[in-house]
Amino acid sequence: MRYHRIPDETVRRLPLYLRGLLLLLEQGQHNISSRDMADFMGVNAWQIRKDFSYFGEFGKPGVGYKIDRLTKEIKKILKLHIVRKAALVGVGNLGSAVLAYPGFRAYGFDIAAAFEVNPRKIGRKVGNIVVEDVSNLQTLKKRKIRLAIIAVPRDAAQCIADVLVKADVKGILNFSPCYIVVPKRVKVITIDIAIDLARLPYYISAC
Amino acid sequence: MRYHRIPDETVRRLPLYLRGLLLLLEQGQHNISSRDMADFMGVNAWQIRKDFSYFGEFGKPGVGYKIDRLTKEIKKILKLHIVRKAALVGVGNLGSAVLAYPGFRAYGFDIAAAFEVNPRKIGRKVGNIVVEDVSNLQTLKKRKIRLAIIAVPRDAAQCIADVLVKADVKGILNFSPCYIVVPKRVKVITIDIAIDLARLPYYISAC
DNA sequence: CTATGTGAATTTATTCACAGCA
DNA sequence: TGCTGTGAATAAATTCACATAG
Repeated sequence: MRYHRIPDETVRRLPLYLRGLLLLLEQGQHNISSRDMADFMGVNAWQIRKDFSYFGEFGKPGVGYKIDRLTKEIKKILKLHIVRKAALVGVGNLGSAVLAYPGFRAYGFDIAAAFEVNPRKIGRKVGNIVVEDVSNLQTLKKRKIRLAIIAVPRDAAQCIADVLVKADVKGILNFSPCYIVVPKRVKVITIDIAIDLARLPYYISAC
Repeated sequence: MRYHRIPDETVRRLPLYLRGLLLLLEQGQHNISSRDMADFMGVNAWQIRKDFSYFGEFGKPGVGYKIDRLTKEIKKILKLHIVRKAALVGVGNLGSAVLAYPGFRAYGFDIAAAFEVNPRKIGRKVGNIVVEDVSNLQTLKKRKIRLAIIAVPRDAAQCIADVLVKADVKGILNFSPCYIVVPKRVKVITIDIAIDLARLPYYISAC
């Protein structure tokens, strides 16, 4: 294996592989070939092998990959091998869905705090965390929470992002349907749950 | 303008442009240059111009783009110019968030039906629709609903997808965290609300 | 003089084809 | 023989640079 810059597209696919592998582990499987992974995850076999080739040699020719080994390697590459705390801002419909979603835990995230503006929601216990006032967001730095999930109405998103940046948050998962501006050192990933539906009609043959 | 195949990446960005333009309209703006769009939406100006160049000439040199004209054009390209019905399957946390989300309407979608397995939820009215039993999914064909949103637990997703395919659904927005297999004629877009958080730590500098 | 639209250059990503290992 | 790992070939997307239009 020689030096390689890792393509962004590869990084985008790694969590997908991880998700599939965790499911296979649950199902009691131990080994898998790139071909079978391909069928299971909807990615080409050669794409999978190429992606892995950027990091080292994980597989055995003639046999395939050991699922638990591969899982650990991918977690390490993605820096998911240690539990990371994350804060949720906005406990509305979408925010509540985030709190109830089992997936975050699977990738090593611990949603350790939740914030709201609505006074009627502040103080409520959701799962095992107590909803706090957004004015407490500044405490994130002290509490060493470096990741945040924004699930507030569109018009509040930029303002919340600004506060998060001040609180030294390094990464933001933004569910508000808008572009938010942050310093380059902060990484934002935006998910607009409606926007992907908007390209389905384009791909559907008979209008 | 000459013949061009439209890159998938361009199709992926079009809804993003549309979202921004709709927001600008709300704010009362009428004209915009590619440069200002770039700042507002987080995409390069030349990328925007290149993307539009695949479809025709929308702008005026020296002036920019008329926002309402551009909005209409993009809607037409994405086939969002007519209202499309969509069905929701699964009215749990995430499904409820989908029903409450204003974004779908903005892109011309009308979530016209919702389905559940849980008998306690069936018959309830959410907004202006009544939650139906999943066994009614077959009626989608008759009702001319061709798009569906899956928001059920992972282990039920493939099964629901199979039923949707039988009901002649053409496009599926899948919120379940798994790969689902459908015939080639059906387009699936999967959103796993946790999976994108999983690549944030990779991009964050100080571990 | 400003901002578009687009070929051409460059960069990035995918696919192929196969050497080599278990 | 079966499957990995990877250079080389191909394809796709981005970026540049500028002719051209208002």
